[in-house]
Amino acid sequence: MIETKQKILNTAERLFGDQGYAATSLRHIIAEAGVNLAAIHYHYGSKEELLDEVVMRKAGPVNAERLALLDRYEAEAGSGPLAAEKVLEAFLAPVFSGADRSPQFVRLMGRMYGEGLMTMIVGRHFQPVVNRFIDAFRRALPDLPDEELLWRIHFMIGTMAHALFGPPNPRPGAEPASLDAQGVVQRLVTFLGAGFRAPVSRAAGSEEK
Amino acid sequence: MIETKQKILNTAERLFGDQGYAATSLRHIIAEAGVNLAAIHYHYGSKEELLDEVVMRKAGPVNAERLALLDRYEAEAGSGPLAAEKVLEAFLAPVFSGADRSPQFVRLMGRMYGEGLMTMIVGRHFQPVVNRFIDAFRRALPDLPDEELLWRIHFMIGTMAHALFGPPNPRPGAEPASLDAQGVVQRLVTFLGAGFRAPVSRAAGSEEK
DNA sequence: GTCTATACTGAGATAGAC
DNA sequence: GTCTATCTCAGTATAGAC
Repeated sequence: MIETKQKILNTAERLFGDQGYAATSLRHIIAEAGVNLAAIHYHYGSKEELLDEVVMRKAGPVNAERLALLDRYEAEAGSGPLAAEKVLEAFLAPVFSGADRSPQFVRLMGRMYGEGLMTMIVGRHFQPVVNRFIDAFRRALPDLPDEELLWRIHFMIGTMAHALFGPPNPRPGAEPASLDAQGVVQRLVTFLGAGFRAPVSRAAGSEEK
Repeated sequence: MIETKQKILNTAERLFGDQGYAATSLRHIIAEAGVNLAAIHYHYGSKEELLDEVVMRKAGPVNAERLALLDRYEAEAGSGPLAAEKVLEAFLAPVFSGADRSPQFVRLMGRMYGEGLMTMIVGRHFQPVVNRFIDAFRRALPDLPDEELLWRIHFMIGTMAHALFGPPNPRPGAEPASLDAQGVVQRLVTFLGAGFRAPVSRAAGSEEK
């Protein structure tokens, strides 16, 4: 069938989100999808490339909404400066609550981050968007040295990724789901906004800058 | 030999730090250590328990120094309140620069976090220390609601863990090493200190956009 | 108590027939 | 395009030699 490729993708998305990437074997996917093992390699090449497709299909709308929000906020600000908090909100809100308001994306991203696949995913699917936001932060915080700005964006991504994991102090084995998206984004924007606005401390490194 | 157990541990520590946990097969370890495959399971039970031992040996001194620093800062503060930045410093500095000033620990932790093993490791080896620091933060920020405090500690751990990865914007494939420990800790304390001190935003939980 | 040799199960990947 | 069969490598388990 022609839909073999789609059935694989849909089943993989569900199982990756439910059980994680490593815990989901290709043999499990083909059993649920009712296709042959070799079909995965024929259509996608490898397990990792299959994950790539799953992520891309979900990340596309999220990144589109991020850029749309950023454009909207910049338009609303007119010629004036855009608050760092608005840049943060444009970056964070679509991840937690945006796009098709699907908690599956949060679950999947949380899983991927928990399995150490986030670096790969960010590099492949999010880097252009991140670069666009680096510019926005630069304009929002013109007094911040560029090296410090990049570090703080680095910190922000770590915070966001960890927040995808779930609420604080979940008992081991708890499900990393059921986040109150609005509340988390609000907390993140407040916390990170203050961090971004913090004055640079003296002697933040022995190397020249 | 009697040192079989130690040779396994030392070799595992080196290879886990160099290549990561998943990428290091037990057969690779035994080849370099010059021991038999079954010796690992005899002495350690499983690959995961071997990792546990490796982490414990490294984490012990770090956690001890964290608590010692916290005690020292609290003693220096006398009866007065301890600044949140000092609590942060006691928590962060030993991870990046402390203990035996070994960059191997940073590398190993960065690797473990990158592979999604940090949750397990934190739960097993760091939870008591984290609980002690929760109390310290509570005293440093008595006006912060407890739920918000726990979220912010959650954020902090995510930021720290991500910072273990390395500097911002490393090209894919770059080594997550060679951090300027002092500079990173300084940047983290400044950034996170401001975040912890941020006033709680109203309606952090029920609004709709 | 320690260690070795070997076998077992399940994983991802691949070649080639249809 | 699809499927069967097979390959390599992983972690694990066990029987038995010192």
